[in-house]
Amino acid sequence: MKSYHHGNLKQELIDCACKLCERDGYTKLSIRTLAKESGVSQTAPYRHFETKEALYASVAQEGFNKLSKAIHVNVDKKVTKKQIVDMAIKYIEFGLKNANTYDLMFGTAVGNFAEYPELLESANSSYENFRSSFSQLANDSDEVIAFKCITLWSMVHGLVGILRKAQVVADEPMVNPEAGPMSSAILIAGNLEDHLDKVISGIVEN
Amino acid sequence: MKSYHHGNLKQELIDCACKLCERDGYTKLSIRTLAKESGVSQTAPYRHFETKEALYASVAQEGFNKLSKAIHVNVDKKVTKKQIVDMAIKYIEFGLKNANTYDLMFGTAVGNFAEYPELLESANSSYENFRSSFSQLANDSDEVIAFKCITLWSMVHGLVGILRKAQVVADEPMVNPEAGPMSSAILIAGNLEDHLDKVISGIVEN
DNA sequence: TTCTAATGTAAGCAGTGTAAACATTAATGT
DNA sequence: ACATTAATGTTTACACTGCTTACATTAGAA
Repeated sequence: MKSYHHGNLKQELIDCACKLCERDGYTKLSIRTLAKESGVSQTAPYRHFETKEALYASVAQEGFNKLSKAIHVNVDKKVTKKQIVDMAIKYIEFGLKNANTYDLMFGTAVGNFAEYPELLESANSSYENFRSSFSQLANDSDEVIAFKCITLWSMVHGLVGILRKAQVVADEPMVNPEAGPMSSAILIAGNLEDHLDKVISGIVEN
Repeated sequence: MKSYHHGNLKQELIDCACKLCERDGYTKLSIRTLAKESGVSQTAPYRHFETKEALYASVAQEGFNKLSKAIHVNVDKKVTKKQIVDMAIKYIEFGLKNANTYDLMFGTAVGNFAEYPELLESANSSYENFRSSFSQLANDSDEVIAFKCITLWSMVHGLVGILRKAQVVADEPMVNPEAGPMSSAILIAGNLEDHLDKVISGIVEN
């Protein structure tokens, strides 16, 4: 005997949306199927999310929270370069393994984070983790750190995008680099650690 | 007196789609309005594009062609570092000014370029332009060049994404860097040339 | 000139986001 | 304890979408 009120609908919708978005891509998600999945009428979700974009914002927010966990490093002891390299690897792995969620976090499906304060908070918090860890590597001014930090972040963020495209472009991902010039990016995928070590060295000592 | 056959529908659809995609974002584009815009029945476009994705592919292809033109450098004389910096700036400007088209080119709206050979051709050609220009800067092996090239491309590609997010996150884009840590990216937007000069130096001399 | 393939139209299906009006129930103030 | 209100759910419906099927017109090859 189920009651008229669900009791925990909002969270269940978010959880379900996270799963479906990651599995099928966010464009495939419909509010109606989401409602059906939770055993609720097709307009019930609108009591918790004004628009579909607001739902996306919640999924994106979860994404940033997971990203923060994935790239977290212990900052009690002095941070080493290897730790930063690891962090970069973890970031890239997150972007590749959670590609559809990553789209929601960094794409245009959610237009303006400022309209979703909790999302903005989570996003900024992810970056702040990144920045504060990185800042312990070198004794630079805040401004120089911001510079280096954006450089590195841009690179790993860009790599996620390029690697994904390369994998899609190549007929035999990770196997046939002759599929086209674009897919030469996958060459470095096998040497990710070396690649990042070089690049990060270049950024830090500069 | 207009004839039953349009005569040049395919190209007109592409042109119109390019405009509308860039103006409103590709998600807002509907085949029906596109058809209406061209004064043709709502199913006519399906004679030229099997699916909406195929139409997106054509828009993306145009995007890559425009990108190639935007970042083109004269390779008759020896290529200088300044030219590569310029190229990077042009790339980033293209990504920021044609943000919606850029989404189509590097996002997931077109799933697999291999299904659209002309798009694949244009995309690879863009990258090949980039690579062959860059390769004239240093005397490296093909493999090292591929490495450096992907590094740089990842960075400019990543910067486009980060700068866009930063601008959206910040309340007063380009003015108020205190809007949140994430928006510190906009700090470098004003110093783009310096920034890129440093980074490219770091990549080339390594 | 005839035939065929290319290109257009009309009608309609199944699915979408979301608005409006109404139903049920949990929470609250007296 | 009870009445009222706010939160949360349902029903119905609108305007719109991508795309399919069946049919109409016409340009170009035989």
